[in-house]
Amino acid sequence: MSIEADRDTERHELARQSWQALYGLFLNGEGQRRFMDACASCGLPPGAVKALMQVVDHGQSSMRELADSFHCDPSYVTSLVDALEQAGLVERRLHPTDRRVKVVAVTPAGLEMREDVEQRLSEPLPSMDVLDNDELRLLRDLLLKVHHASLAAPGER
Amino acid sequence: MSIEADRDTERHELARQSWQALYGLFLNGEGQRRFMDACASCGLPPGAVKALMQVVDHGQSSMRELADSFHCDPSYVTSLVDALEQAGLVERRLHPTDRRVKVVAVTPAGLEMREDVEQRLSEPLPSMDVLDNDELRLLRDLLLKVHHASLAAPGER
DNA sequence: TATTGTTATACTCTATAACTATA
DNA sequence: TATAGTTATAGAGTATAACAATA
Repeated sequence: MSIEADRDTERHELARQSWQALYGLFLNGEGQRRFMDACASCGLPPGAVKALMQVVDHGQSSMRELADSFHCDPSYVTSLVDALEQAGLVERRLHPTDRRVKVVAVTPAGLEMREDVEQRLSEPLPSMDVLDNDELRLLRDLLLKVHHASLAAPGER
Repeated sequence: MSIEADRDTERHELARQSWQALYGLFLNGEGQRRFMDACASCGLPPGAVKALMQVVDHGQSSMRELADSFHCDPSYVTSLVDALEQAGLVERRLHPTDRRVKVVAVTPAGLEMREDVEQRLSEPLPSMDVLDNDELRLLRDLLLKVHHASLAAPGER
């Protein structure tokens, strides 16, 4: 019983330290800056870029679905989609059965822009040079495993 | 020569995929939400919380040092430190030799608050349950290695 | 009556410009 | 003259409230 409790404590401590190292790389760090730079070079506000990524990666969505996914107010989604539509990156279409709903769909230009953002974001952090190829492979596989689990978990995104 | 180029390509691709999995967990994800929640429960704006963390973790700093570290305008630092000082979490002190400079030092209450934030932030992502203890240890060590390298690198923070 | 989306409005966060004090 | 910090102000980003259209 005590051994089991110790094992739980150790496990939790390991998970905590891992998570700590993970967000330490992002909070106030290169990740944020990278994302902001990508937005600036698109000429789009960060929210709009996230919305574009959402629409491309999860397929066309209604305004409400976007608001729910972002945990934000619908009126804010209006302004984001306005910006994207004005830039020709998405279109508002009619929902086939419910005429209250507007469906946000990506355009070819939007797809291209999303690719462009991905290119910028995925350029690796220079500090990753301290890892050799085997370590990188290991890190990638571990993170992907967590990432996939987090995509599957409801509410965690 | 071709083999070397291939190795470089592979390496870069690995680094890219790793970085991608890393920021995928943060961008628009649990990390952001977690941080915002922590700020809300402190009753402080996000910028102020980051400033508090900086002052605690890097020792007392001048206003200018904070502005440089955040890549932001000094006037914004004024408002952040105002908020922290009003909450009794930091103090503005006189610089011993240069009377233009104000040194921002954490108070006992500030130290406690920073601990509190750390507790909330470091609570692991539930999806990390998909990893066993050995995998967690591996992940932690790899991320810490990168993290330390990134702290040492100038300009990367 | 409840829900989707928009408009009008206000509040928070962050930057720019002008200023004071010190070096 | 140049630098540290503040104030006043303006601009993004985001939310709240009231509203129109559809279900």
